Amino acid sequence: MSIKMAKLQKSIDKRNALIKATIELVNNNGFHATPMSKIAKMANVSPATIYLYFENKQDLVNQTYIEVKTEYTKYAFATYEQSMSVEAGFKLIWNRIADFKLKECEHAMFLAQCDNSPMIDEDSRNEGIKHLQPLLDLWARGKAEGIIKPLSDYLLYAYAINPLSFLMITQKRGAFKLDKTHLEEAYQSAWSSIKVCE
Amino acid sequence: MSIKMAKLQKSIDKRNALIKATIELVNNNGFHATPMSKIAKMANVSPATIYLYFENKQDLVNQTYIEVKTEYTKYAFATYEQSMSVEAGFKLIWNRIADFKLKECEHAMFLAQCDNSPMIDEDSRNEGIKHLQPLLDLWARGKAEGIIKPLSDYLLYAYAINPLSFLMITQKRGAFKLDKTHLEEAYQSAWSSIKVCE
DNA sequence: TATATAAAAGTGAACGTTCATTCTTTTTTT
DNA sequence: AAAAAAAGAATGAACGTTCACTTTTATATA
Repeated sequence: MSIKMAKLQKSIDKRNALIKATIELVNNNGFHATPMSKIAKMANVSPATIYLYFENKQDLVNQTYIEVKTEYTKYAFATYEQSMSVEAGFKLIWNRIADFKLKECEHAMFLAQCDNSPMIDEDSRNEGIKHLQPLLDLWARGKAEGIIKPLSDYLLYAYAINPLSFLMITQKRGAFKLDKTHLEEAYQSAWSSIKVCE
Repeated sequence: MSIKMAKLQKSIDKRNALIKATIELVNNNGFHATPMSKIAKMANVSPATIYLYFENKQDLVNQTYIEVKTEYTKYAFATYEQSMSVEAGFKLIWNRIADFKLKECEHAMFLAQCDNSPMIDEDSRNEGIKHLQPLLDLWARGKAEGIIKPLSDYLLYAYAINPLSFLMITQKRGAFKLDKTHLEEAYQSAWSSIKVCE
């Protein structure tokens, strides 16, 4: 048993190393400018070994996307509970997302690049969208309670969440620094744009 | 003279055809999955001819980016005048941008993909940013008049303009339809998030 | 427990293909 | 006729993937 565990552990390490290398290289060079040979080298593995874990290059990047997206949404909703008020829930989730995008910047950039290019299969993309359900449910509740504007989820997402991606990427390019004050301001803008005005 | 004009005209036509083909193919397949041979074929030109107009593939995509970005900002500011009030000016520019993103969807998608991947040289990216100056000036005026929140331009852009990219891409993927009502709502959200509350 | 055998994991080199770019030739323009 | 523009074929490099082989691990047998 413990022997089998050790063996399995080893394999997962290699898979993780491959996914990590994929994220880093795709971030810096883009999908098609990232050869399998480089991914293998960075993961300290033979190119052929990649094909023991993934069907092909497309499968590797699809799986990487879903893995990172899952990690992202898990983090976003980790401390959220349905018993919270709409405003408190939204503030919490928003801050967790902001937190993730700043702390796990590399992962967030990878997601952004995938979301804005034809790099990912549509199936994998749809798979990734599902994970946002708790936020959509929260918004539905907010609309029912008359706290959140009765807009389509796409509009709410565009104004409440997506701007964080832009800010994170812009900051990563060195244009400016996102500090605590900026984040508080950003949250106020986000909330202003989706809350019902009194 | 008229012959020379005709000749020059012909050349520009070829250049335009190449840029048009680049946009379409890169939109559908991504930069590195778009071979020069296909660009040539779509533009009805020999692969070798591309190199009469562009140094290499990178130069082709850089020039395409700058050309589209210029067209975009020209459209955005075409009817704007400095004599307008801040609110009227912003509303006008915002609507022109929305208009462009919906009407020239292919071009807007190309810009979005460039802006979110390492496909474009940093120099070309910076070149593209400059064109937004009139909007930044408007915001500066708005802040001075106490109409617009005293936020960094990056924050204002993230909440007022960037969401349109997300909406355009999402609509293009067929997730929903951006009609007049949606656009009016989107504008209200944009304005809510950057205006000073009374 | 020690050894033999089978299976699984891992590898480096090689293959066939594709690609950006260049070379040589042909066509068009002046 | 000279020069410029365009074409198509050619080239060398790079890539994703596969292949034949080795090493490691697990299982069975004695």
